[in-house]
Amino acid sequence: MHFENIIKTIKERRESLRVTQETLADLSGVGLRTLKQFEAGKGNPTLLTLKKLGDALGLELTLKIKGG
Amino acid sequence: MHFENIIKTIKERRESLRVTQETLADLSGVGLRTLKQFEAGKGNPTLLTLKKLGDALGLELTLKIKGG
DNA sequence: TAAAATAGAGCGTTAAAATGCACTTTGAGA
DNA sequence: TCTCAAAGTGCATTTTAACGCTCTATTTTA
Repeated sequence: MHFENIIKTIKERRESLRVTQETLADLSGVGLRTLKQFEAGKGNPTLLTLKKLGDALGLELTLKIKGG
Repeated sequence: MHFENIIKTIKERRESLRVTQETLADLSGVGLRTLKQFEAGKGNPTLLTLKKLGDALGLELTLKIKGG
């Protein structure tokens, strides 16, 4: 769906922390099915879902001027 | 819903470009209703919606390690 | 301050996100 | 190669995002 970079960041961060999808699902409060789908590149998560995952992984979502 | 910063960035960027919600809706392909709700702090947009708005406004969404 | 433009809200519909459960596939190690 | 853990998929349900239309509220400007 064109979120390759974001998906990649989440997945790589999770793996570098040696956390399974199941554990991350528990920690973040996101359903396991939802996380699986997301990492598999399916679907279009909501901002809330992304935020929950980011919070659990110590990642922050920012929006800034391109190039700036 | 806790996305204050993101909402604020979108809204301020739109205003600094002197673009109305209606114009941004047209340019981005996001429905006017959806944009209005989002800027009003209601709801929980999908990543795709956020990406469309960001693209139209020259903003990029990034996810990175907190503090890093 | 009256008119016009812009922003926000209510209501209803459609499409899809989020979820659980059960099953299959894949990968790493004994 | 067998086993077990982790990842990925199918199916069904519930919730809700996205949306248009209409109306109201607010802001801007002539």
